Amino acid sequence: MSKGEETRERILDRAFLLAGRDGFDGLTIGALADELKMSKSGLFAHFGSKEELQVAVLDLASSRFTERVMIDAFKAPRGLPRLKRVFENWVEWGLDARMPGGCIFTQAHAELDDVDGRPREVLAESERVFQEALAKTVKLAVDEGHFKKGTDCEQFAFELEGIMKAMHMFSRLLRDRRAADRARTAFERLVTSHRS
Amino acid sequence: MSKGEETRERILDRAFLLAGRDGFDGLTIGALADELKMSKSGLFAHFGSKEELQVAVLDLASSRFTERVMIDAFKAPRGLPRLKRVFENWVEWGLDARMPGGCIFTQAHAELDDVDGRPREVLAESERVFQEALAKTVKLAVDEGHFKKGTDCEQFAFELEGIMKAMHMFSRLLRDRRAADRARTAFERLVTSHRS
DNA sequence: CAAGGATAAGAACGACCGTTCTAAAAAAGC
DNA sequence: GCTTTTTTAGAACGGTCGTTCTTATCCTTG
Repeated sequence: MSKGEETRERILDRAFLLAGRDGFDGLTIGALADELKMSKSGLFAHFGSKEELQVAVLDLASSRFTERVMIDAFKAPRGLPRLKRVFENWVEWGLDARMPGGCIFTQAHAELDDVDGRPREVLAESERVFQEALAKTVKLAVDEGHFKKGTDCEQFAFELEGIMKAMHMFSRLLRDRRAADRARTAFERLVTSHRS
Repeated sequence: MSKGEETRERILDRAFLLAGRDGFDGLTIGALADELKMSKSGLFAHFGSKEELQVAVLDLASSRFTERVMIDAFKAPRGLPRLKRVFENWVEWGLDARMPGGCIFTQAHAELDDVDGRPREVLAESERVFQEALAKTVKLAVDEGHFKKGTDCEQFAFELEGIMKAMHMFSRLLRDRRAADRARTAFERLVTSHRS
């Protein structure tokens, strides 16, 4: 790995944290450069524009999320066990103390949903892919006979998304430590009502 | 109403829209003044600080939400009918085309949850009050015999919050027109699973 | 209608924004 | 080890930010 790529990764690693806490607009080149003890222009040269930096952070976030939540869940047998694993990984991701702003996607969703441009497109696409993967995971649970036939898998994924968003709000805004338990309870109810 | 109060309301009315679309940080005094054809300083004088302006917008948002979603629902008989009315009002609020950024609270929740200060406190407090009101509405449905005894009303409110947040994301980020139906389906399932 | 207070405008402030340009330093390839 | 390319720094740009201060205008009240 060249020196440039190495630096770029170091920048993105920090940018990932800053964006989660301060938002993608609040993520400023100057502040980021200060934290990394670099010059603004030196840092800037790695991306060419702020929008490019935002996209790079989104890509990093996607790959980390996919790795830690989805890929890991493939270790569990398909069907309900894998779905449960996805859910638990997701909860862990959302509460991960190493991410000072909580789930970076929750931040991004609210911030970028009205702003046309590449960051919005990239985010929306990754969310679509994720929703499909979620629905497919549910579908496997149907195929394995864990869930009722006729289960609306996309609807299931929609509701999962809601549970996580609620958890995030309770945990971050209200600082309610029962947030994770609430999420688990909701998940259990969701699973139970689709069991065959 | 004095001239000053009148102007203040005109400012807040516009600020409410801008904050929902561009965020509470993206809501800038200059842009707001331009839209209203006022000078920055003239507008600024009404609030004294940007933080104060943000708080005023949050207060306005709370009172509008309370009026349109909660107060209106009191026209329906207590119990399940009222809960349904709350839900439908909430959906309508979340999709209201007059608010160009969608639900202003969804924006605020993500943006302010990590920023210490009065806006955060005001927002969190109003959210707590709202959650209590929601839980109480559910409680009445239990008392009326519509829901099972032992229903966890706060848990119910938590899940409602999640449904709305998911709807917001599907509607705004993914531009999925089935978002409202997905939310209604989720609500029906939630209601059904607690029916006595 | 006049006086006095409320309301608005205008110019200026230091700070920071993203971005550009030029040069120096560091790394890579031969 | 020298040359070429990649990587970084530094200064400067026009622009916008929230905020302050002074001045003018409008509204209200007597």
